[in-house]
Amino acid sequence: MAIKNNHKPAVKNMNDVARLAGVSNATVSRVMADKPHVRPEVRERVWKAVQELGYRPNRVARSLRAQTSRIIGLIISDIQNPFFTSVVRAIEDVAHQQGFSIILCNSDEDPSKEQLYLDLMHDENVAGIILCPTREDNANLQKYPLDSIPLVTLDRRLINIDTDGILLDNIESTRAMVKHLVTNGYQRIGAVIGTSDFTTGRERREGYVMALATHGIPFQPELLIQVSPKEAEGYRATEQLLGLSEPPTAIFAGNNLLTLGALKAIRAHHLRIPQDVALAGFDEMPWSSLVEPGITVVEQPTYELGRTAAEVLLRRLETPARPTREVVLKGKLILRESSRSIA
Amino acid sequence: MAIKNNHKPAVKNMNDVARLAGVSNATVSRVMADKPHVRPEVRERVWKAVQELGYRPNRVARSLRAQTSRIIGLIISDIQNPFFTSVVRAIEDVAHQQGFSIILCNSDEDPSKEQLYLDLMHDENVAGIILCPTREDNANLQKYPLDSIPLVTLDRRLINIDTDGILLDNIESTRAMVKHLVTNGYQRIGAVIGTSDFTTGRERREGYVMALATHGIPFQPELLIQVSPKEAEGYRATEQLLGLSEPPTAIFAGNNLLTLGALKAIRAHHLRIPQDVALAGFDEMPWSSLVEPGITVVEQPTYELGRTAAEVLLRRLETPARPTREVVLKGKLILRESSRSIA
DNA sequence: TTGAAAGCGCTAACAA
DNA sequence: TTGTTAGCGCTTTCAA
Repeated sequence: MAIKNNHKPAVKNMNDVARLAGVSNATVSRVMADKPHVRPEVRERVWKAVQELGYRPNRVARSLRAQTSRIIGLIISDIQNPFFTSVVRAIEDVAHQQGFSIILCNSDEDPSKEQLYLDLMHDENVAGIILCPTREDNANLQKYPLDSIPLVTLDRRLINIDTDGILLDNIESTRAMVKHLVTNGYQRIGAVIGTSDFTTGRERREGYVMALATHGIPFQPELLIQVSPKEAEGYRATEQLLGLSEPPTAIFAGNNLLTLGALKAIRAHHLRIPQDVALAGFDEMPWSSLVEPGITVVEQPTYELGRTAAEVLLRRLETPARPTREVVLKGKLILRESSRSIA
Repeated sequence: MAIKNNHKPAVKNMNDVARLAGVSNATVSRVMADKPHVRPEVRERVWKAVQELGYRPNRVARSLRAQTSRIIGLIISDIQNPFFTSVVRAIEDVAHQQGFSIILCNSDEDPSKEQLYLDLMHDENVAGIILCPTREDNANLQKYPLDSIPLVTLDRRLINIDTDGILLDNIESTRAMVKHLVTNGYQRIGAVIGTSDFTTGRERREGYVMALATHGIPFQPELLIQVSPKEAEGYRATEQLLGLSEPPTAIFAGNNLLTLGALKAIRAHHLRIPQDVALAGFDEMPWSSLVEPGITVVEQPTYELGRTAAEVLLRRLETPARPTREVVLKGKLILRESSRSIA
């Protein structure tokens, strides 16, 4: 059953409130913004009028006048990647708590799409931006003076620009994971990692290389494959490793999609984990513990990453002049059957 | 190395363009909006000025003046639920293509949060709203005349309000799944389904009951448990089913989280799937095919659902008067080992 | 303590 | 075909 209402919706504005309260709109504005210099009794009269009319300030008008909104722009690679899912959730939670909303954009790792979205953020007058950059060296960003729109980077670093950033301790996490594999008796360790275009890929590579060095294992170039962080690429790269004349006895996969691809490739080759080849991945996923055997992973504190990004951004909005800072969060090893010792 | 820029950012406005092109701002507006009544040569002059200054229209001013924006409000239960993840992605894709952006909100199934977000949408002057309602009978929505903000519901229906809606064919999908179980020799079929407060729960219940009737299997109240659609509840309900003096030989779980809970509960009881108890779930998940045995599920066309919702909304924005309509998409059975015949 | 009025950047009605 | 101008609803300066 339809409810139709063809009257113009009686949305009230500040003048309506002013009229009802018998004051000027300036006074209403002062009251709503909780500014001083209003007699308590007038203040009360205004609030009563607000209640009575069900007045809600128009955020668009406010934004036009104030040259800033209560909207945070969020540009990530892809909301379908579970890594971002809880990052986004965290950001929305924190933002909402402070009266901010988020505009969500998927860049798909495409710099031109990122560019478009950055322009959009500018056009929409957002209060700030949380960005997972497609490139470290981002010319797009030079266009906008940072003083006009605060920016916080997430997961990846940006060079040549001084911004707040939230990162995972990729080097240390990867080192710890590789060390774990070595400790469990694996010496010939393959790695499928994202390309070095990104902070994450480069750092995880670095962690891998450092760990080998620490344990006196010579670095073998054919055991390290860097690809675009997608499932299909992880699959392909793993096949390549398994096809080596002397294949690795363990494989480290550098993100959730790569881990999934690696798992599928190993299964397709009917190899047993960890007897034929051990597997260690990045990112805890719902399925990490469900598959047989359970997969050992570096768990990223995804919710924390998002929460921190939002908090840092909001703090900057309060205090624009504070020094920028980089927050580095620690990953956590979750050890499961896929990497157990078979000695 | 920091780049500092303390000059006021030289953001250009329409007057700057007008001045440079030697016309009035009205003409600039006409050109930008691609309106008629501008001499081609003037049009070109204006575009050149726009290019030269790098002018970008201010969306906030436009929104204030036009009383509508290019923003779509999206209110879902929780972006962390994989069901919504691809729904949201689809909506953003379609919206972006048409020059719209999305504001993302998580209601957490909480009507008061939903209410807050609806108010926000109103305050932000959104062009339209895509909503997965927390309640069928939604008093919140009566507040806003639908003529002012077009609304499209997703996944769940809204009663007493005549809106566009995108739904899955829950009854038919569930019927087909239960029929499949019966065909494979299962007679004592338990069901863990969402509560009947939601369209989805009620319809899936209905499909379950109808399927039993069709096959002449008497309905046993103790075999049907309706709970809040969360993993923990799915776990609990499954335990309850398994603890019956005469437990079911197959279990149907009515959404992705319930399926996950059911799987974990069955495993915790060290029962074999499908020999001890078969399992059929709802929603295709990354892990459905990875676990052993693979889980039979009803796959929802989640991306399609989102895409359709966005398309229907955008079409309504173009043609506000068009009759409302309900689009019902079909689910698809994906048959795996978890429900194979053990006869 | 309060109000009048300017103006954020844009669109559109009306005038020329 | 083009320009002038009045707002959209709000904040804020300045004056009273």
